[in-house]
Amino acid sequence: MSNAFVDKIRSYVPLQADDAEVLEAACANVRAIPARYDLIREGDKPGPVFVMLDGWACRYKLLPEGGRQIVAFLMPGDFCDMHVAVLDEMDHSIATLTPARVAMIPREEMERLIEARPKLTHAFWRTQLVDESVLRAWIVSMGRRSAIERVAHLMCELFARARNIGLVENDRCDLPLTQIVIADALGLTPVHVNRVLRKLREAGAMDDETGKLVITNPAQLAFVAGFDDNYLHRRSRRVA
Amino acid sequence: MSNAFVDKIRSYVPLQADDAEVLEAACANVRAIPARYDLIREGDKPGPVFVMLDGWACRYKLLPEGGRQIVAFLMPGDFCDMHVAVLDEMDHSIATLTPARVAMIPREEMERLIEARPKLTHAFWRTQLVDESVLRAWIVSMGRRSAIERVAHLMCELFARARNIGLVENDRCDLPLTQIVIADALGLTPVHVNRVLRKLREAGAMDDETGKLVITNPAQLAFVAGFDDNYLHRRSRRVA
DNA sequence: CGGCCCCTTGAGCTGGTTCAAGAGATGTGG
DNA sequence: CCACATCTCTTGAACCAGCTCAAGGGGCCG
Repeated sequence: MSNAFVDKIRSYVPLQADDAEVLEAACANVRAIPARYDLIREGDKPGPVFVMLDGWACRYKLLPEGGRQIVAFLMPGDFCDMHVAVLDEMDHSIATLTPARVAMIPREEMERLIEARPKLTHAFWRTQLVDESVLRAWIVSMGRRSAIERVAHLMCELFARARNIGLVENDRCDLPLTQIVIADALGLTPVHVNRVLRKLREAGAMDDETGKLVITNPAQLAFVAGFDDNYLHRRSRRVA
Repeated sequence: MSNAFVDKIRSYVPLQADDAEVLEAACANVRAIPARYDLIREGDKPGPVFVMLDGWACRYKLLPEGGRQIVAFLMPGDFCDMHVAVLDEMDHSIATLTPARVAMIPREEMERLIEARPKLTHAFWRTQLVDESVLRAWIVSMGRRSAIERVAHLMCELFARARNIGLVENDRCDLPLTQIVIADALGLTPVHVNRVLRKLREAGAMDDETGKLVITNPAQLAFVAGFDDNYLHRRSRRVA
């Protein structure tokens, strides 16, 4: 069975066989996690590093008044928390959105990898920088785009990322997101997300089966969103 | 003369004398830059790495329709663009807000540092992670906070960061920001920023001399914003 | 001195929110 | 296997935070 994490790292930096093996070995300890389960909570101290192997999750912060702001979506291959390995404590929480398989890499092993494998370290750093780039793009969306543009832009981002990891077939992509989750990610109300999605559905860009969203026309979404994928930094992607 | 960058790195990781010297030496090439000058533009290919030694700058992105979204403020000690050293091209631009002194570290020298000085690399990585943390906090602001809370929260962040680098005296802090810059950072209009600042002024939290903003009551700002500084990760800060 | 920013304030408008209510789904326990 | 609770989706109607448009004033620089 292929390892989404190893595949992702490999797409960032060409790996020698032994690097790949070491990385694979580090992912030996896999846990199955149910949906809507907190992997880490804000304030937690360093523990093992988590890596998504399967399923979706999100980073989020809770506000004192009870609101939730999602600040990132995690897909197979994504790191959960280099942060906590390097910083003092988590400044946000991470929860699964779907049932998930998560590799738990002991902190010491991660440190050993970083110490001994400069190629890997470099790749980790790059993933970090790309994550940061995505955060900047979110800020642009929230600051300067209308609700429909924001939704469309998020869909474009998720579509592009899903495609990179082989989750797109025939230009169609299923997203395991509720309207509430989208609202929490974009700073909108669920009610308004509902109205916006209706528009996108009427425009033929998306479809909507129970429990999941389906992107049916990514080109049109990109048009609505004014989407430019340069920030995902996939141009120099290794081709197999 | 002290070097803001070395001081910052030192506050993240205790440096041996030789690490500090090497870092200092890397900053030998300093350029004076006028205000409102683009240090790097979106799409630029890797060049030297810039470090702010003095003055303020901001990262920003332009939208097709002409709008601008500022996605970060840079103060003395901050890296400008590890990004471009590690990724393929810049996904945003950086411009000075004030006249600035900027150290230009040749890319090869930076790579040598990273190669040869694990302590420094670790510190660089940490600064990266803190930057990311700040981006997440911005997303929370833009998604879930009212205009006045957003302004107050930004002021709190800048105040805390300014204090960390010794720019605060008597609980007062000058910020070289126009209302237009604040609007571009928070996704508001300049008109509305003006009204919000009036409120904060009337509440005694800020003052407002021509050409600069002055924070006069950080505690009250923190109260308005619901500010919690944990995301700046300064708890474990080295003392002296 | 003239031009260009930036700041300020007013008045009306609107995109998105809030509140409310109902209809499917899904899950759960008896 | 049904009854009930819970959650998400949907739609309508009223409201409001922040926007747009407009106009005037002050400081700085060439």
